[in-house]
Amino acid sequence: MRQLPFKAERLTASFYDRSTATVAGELIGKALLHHVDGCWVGGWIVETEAYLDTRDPASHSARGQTPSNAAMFAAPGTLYVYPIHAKHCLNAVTEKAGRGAAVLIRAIEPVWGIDFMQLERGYSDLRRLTRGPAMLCQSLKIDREDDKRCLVTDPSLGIFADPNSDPRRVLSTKRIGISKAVHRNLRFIDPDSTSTSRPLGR
DNA sequence: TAAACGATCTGCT
DNA sequence: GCAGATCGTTTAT
Repeated sequence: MRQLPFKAERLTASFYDRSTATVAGELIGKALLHHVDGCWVGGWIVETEAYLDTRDPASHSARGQTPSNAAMFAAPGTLYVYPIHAKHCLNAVTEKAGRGAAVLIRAIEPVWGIDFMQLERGYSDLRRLTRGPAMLCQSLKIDREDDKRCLVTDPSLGIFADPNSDPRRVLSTKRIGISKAVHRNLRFIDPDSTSTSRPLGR
């Protein structure tokens, strides 16, 4: 384990092995960190979405396991990175292996390695770094090569809790950008953050 | 092998 | 705020 930028406790497999909506809500305020090119890059998670098992029509697992979504069916705490619209989005697998459930991380507040993110993204404006799932992936330099990495044991990648940080408010809204099962409130945001992709959804 | 479809982003207005 | 770009994956011929 590399030296972290602050005193932190890594989330363990038992954190991810719970109801996906619960995990999605509790990920708000946790730190997503990736060690690249000799430094930690990441920030506080402020927006997530729950994608449930194969019965959730909006989930990539809805049509069963395929070569490209296999990571979704792996152990809880596995990283699932999928390509979309010529970009990438990242998820943390939840529940028991084989369920096909995961939490999409949609936005973080950029905190560590901001200059690295600015280089990767080609923008200096903090608001254009991590305010959306594909932007966030590019800032953290995570792509399809990182699919199936383990957030629980990988020394260079993980999600961490800061025991000294103040708890955040969490609001749930409808999920964004999907056409099926749109009515369900499975998107979770920190309403006090300015780094969410769309403050109140829609 | 062709065609359609996204859990999106950017640039321009 | 909106139209257009973009490309891997899936589904249909």
